Amino acid sequence: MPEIKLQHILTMRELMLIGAHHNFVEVTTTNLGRVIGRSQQAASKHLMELEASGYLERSRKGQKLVVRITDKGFSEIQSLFTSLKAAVELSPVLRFEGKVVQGMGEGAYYLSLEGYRKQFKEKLGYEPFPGTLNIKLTDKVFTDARREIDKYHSIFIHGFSDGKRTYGWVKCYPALVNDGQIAEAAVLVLERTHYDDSMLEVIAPVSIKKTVGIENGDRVKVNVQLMIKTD
Amino acid sequence: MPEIKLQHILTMRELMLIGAHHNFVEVTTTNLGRVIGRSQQAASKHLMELEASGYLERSRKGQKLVVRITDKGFSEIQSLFTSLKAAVELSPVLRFEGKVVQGMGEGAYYLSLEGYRKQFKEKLGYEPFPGTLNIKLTDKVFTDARREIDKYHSIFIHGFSDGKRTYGWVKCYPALVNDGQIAEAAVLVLERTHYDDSMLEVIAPVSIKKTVGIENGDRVKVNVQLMIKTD
DNA sequence: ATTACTATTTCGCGAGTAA
DNA sequence: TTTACTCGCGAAATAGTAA
Repeated sequence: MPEIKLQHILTMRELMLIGAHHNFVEVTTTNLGRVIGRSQQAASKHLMELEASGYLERSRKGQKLVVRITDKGFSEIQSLFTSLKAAVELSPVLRFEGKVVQGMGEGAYYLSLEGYRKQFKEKLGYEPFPGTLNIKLTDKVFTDARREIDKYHSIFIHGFSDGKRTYGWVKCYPALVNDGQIAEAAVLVLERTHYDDSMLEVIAPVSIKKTVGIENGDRVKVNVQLMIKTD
Repeated sequence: MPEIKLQHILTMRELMLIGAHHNFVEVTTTNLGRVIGRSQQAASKHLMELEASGYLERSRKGQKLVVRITDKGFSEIQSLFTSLKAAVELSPVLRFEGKVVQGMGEGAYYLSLEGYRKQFKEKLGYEPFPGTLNIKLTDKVFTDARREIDKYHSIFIHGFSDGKRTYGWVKCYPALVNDGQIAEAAVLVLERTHYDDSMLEVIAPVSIKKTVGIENGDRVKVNVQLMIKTD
């Protein structure tokens, strides 16, 4: 979530477009105001506020100003950009709704194996909380959707062997829990699953039950972000 | 420039993440308020305002709401996304400043040739206004930068022959004029140029002189958006 | 010309609450 | 439970202007 104030986005964008990230550039508040569609005074205030937040450096050069965007400021814009990217590129979505049920404890065991952990960290960007959320799908429309999921692109976790036995592959589908309460989660499809099409297994970097505040028996929503083929 | 109000972009983002672009989805304003970090009332107002602007469709389903983002709404977010993409990905920038001078009228003639026009339309996304802006670079720092431009990636317009004679290639470098006053322009580098390193030739879909309000002799700024190699 | 102060207005948000 | 109204506060914008 961006900490940057929304009204500063256009200002930051224009500054970046004229190269203010890597160098100091000369600006006038009158011109900046015009390109962001605000007054000269608003542009002036934006620059002062952005400086106060540590998003840019600003100093006088004669009567004009020179400014440079800091790395902190740049990464704010970048993170907003990334989240919009997800919104425009990761639709459509498969929607599920069901009841939280007790898992068999197997999920936690598997996820803790180094052979999986390393790949999760590398491919999902986080290490899953040890423990999966098991959801019993309650409605036909959801179990139907559950059978669709295989058709779409997934993040593939390879199986491996520890010498004694082999462990199957895992497909991960990035998902949201309860419309954004947890924005970084994944539905898992296991090669060797003990579950049926009415079950959904979900991981996240945090404990989903604690974060969302749910118990076994409660209803929960999961939106799977189906990835569009990138050409 | 997005017409959408900045305070609505988080709302639109969350709706898109739960699949509201292609389907109607059920939302409650309480939950939406939580995920956008605002109150239930604010979420409710956002949805009403977005509907009034034609960015989403909204109707009651019992006590709850179902909403769907319109194509108009989607393209608003997409265009904001695109402009941020330019800001985060197209840096660094080469900056020029110089004096508008009278061209020889050759530019307009060349650009009007079908062999060029078709390619401009296809590769730049617009047909150039018939007439180039010629800028005399005044400072050593700018003529030095002018010699750098060849090193960077450009949009390449192929030369062609009309049977009587051949016409050389043209390299286009997307640029801004006067810090965003014209956001869609391009610096041209011609295979057979009559100009030297102190000259810059710029095109845009509109008349630059009229749009910016400048005459021969006035000073003008051009920011060339150097494209980073995409891997 | 410029920035940025003060005053004023407009706008967005949350609280309280009706339906 | 829900949505969405009114009201009041504070944030953010513009206008006017000093320096």
